[in-house]
Amino acid sequence: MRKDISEVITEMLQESIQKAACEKGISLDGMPQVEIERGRREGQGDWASNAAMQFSRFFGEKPVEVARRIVSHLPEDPLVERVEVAGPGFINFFLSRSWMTGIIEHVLDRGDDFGRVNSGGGKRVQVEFVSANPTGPLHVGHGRGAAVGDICARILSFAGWEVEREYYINDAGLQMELLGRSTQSRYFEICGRPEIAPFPEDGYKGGYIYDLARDVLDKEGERFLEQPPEGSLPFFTDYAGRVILDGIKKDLSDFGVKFDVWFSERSLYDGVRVPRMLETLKKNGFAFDAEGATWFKATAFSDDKDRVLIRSNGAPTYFASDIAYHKDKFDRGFDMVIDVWGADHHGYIPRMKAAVQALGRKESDLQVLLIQFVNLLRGGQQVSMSTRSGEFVTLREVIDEVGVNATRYFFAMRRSDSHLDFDLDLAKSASTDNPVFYVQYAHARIHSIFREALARGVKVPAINETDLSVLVEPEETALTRRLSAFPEEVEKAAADLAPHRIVFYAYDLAGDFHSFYNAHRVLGVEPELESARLVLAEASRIVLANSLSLLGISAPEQM
RNA sequence: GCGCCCGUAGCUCAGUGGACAGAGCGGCGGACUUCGGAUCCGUUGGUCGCGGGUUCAAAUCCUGCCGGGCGCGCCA
Repeated sequence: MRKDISEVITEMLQESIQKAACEKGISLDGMPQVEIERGRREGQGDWASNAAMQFSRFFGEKPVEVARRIVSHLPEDPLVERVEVAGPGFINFFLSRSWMTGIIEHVLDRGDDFGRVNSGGGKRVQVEFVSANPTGPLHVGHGRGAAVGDICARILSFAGWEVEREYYINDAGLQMELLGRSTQSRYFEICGRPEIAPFPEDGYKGGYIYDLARDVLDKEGERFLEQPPEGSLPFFTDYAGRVILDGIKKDLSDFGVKFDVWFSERSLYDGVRVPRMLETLKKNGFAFDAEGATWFKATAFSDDKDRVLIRSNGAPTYFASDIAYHKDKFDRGFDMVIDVWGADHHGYIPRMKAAVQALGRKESDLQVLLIQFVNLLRGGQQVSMSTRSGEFVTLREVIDEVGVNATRYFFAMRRSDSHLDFDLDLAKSASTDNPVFYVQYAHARIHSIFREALARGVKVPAINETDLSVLVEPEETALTRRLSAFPEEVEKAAADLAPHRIVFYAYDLAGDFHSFYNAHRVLGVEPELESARLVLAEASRIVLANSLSLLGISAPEQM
């Protein structure tokens, strides 16, 4: 493949800066890296560099003068039409038409793979997300984590990482016992003997607990009435956990989210993993005994206090099992591990990062992505939710109401660390305001053009039979530029773990296409132009489809 | 009390070192009787919470306030 245009320009700049420095007898030691960015608006070129401003200090000249000096040393290049110095000293590069048309050829050539980059370099990354306790159905907050985690995984994969998705099942501990007791209590209640097992304080009050209890009664009859409740508790806990987890798996699968590994917390308490983890920490000098407990020396890193690993009663803390879990992740050979957490867990980050370092890994080998709360709106009013009372809107309800595509889009449309207003009415409306339809419509519209073309006996021509240089209108140029930016967007979205970037990109691309479509006709113009526009439409279709695919949203041929 | 996040147009939000701060919605005014008007075009609208500092350049970095959210357990 030919060299990327941004590299070409960067190298041109580096060389001419060197020559300019040489001319003035200046050493380039300690000078900043040359960087370029896209021109932000009309008249600022396709690419722009701020090098002259950065180097002005070293040259002892005003930025504008340095810019002129650098430009005077720039070599000619067929891809660059002209270079301008503008504003406070920007060097703006205007690319030639041959580059613009080259991009369209490139898109058609790579098809489904256009936008695929290799910033991951084949390294292995694990994305662990959702990981909700199997004590109740997934609610909308989990849904946002599911969408963001899944889309991140898709983006990373497209960016050259080898990705594995994992769900950590918190199936040990008090919460599960509470689930069992709640179900058991409802069972006895239905049997008319509530006094045998009173409903636990802080038990799970949702209606689904009654459903579980009724299922048990249907399948097992009243046989549990004859034994002490402590004896049947494991059955209830096990049964409820299993059924709920199956429901969670079904919800996620229907939401388009597939996991490679379902990792059970219980498997960590095999009598080996936690002690081994402690050994490692002690060997590295980060675990010590005090006050009858075993502690982790978190303050050796950036945490503000040391943390208990083994309580004075001998039981490991949740944190201890979590360290063992992360050790296990790294032992499995991942180069990077991403945890997707609810934003209310942010206080947990310093100790987990500390633990990762104590295990001998770099702090950056663990990335934590925080997901802020979702605020559901219906009729402009906030839908009130409370987990305690069991009144919460489930992911299933939202999917059923607004559909998978709109749900995914809305969950991913904001930075994940900012609060999200999810307008249910807007999400399901087939209206002009709904951004999901806006993007999908652009894709369907292109297919519609192709259908009409076929009816007229016209086909999308082969790229090598098409002269793309007839595409000179501003809307055509803007659209082509947008297409060319897709690989960079993928790279940035992967680097920042920022799905919303792809959402914005897809929306902007759809907008560029709609503008083009309204300003110019594709069919029925002179044959040469018609061919070129059909090719441009096909390139747009490909990139829209690739963007939507990263979001896990369908790209319909008609709506 | 300490720590983290947030504060950008009437509303919902992009933009985290660059050129006159952007988009959608809302408001106002328009669009080819041929490819899908679920579209497009124009216009309205901002002391980027406030004050200091660093820089050639600050919404962006540092610092002090103000306002909102969250977290500070031998819970999970």
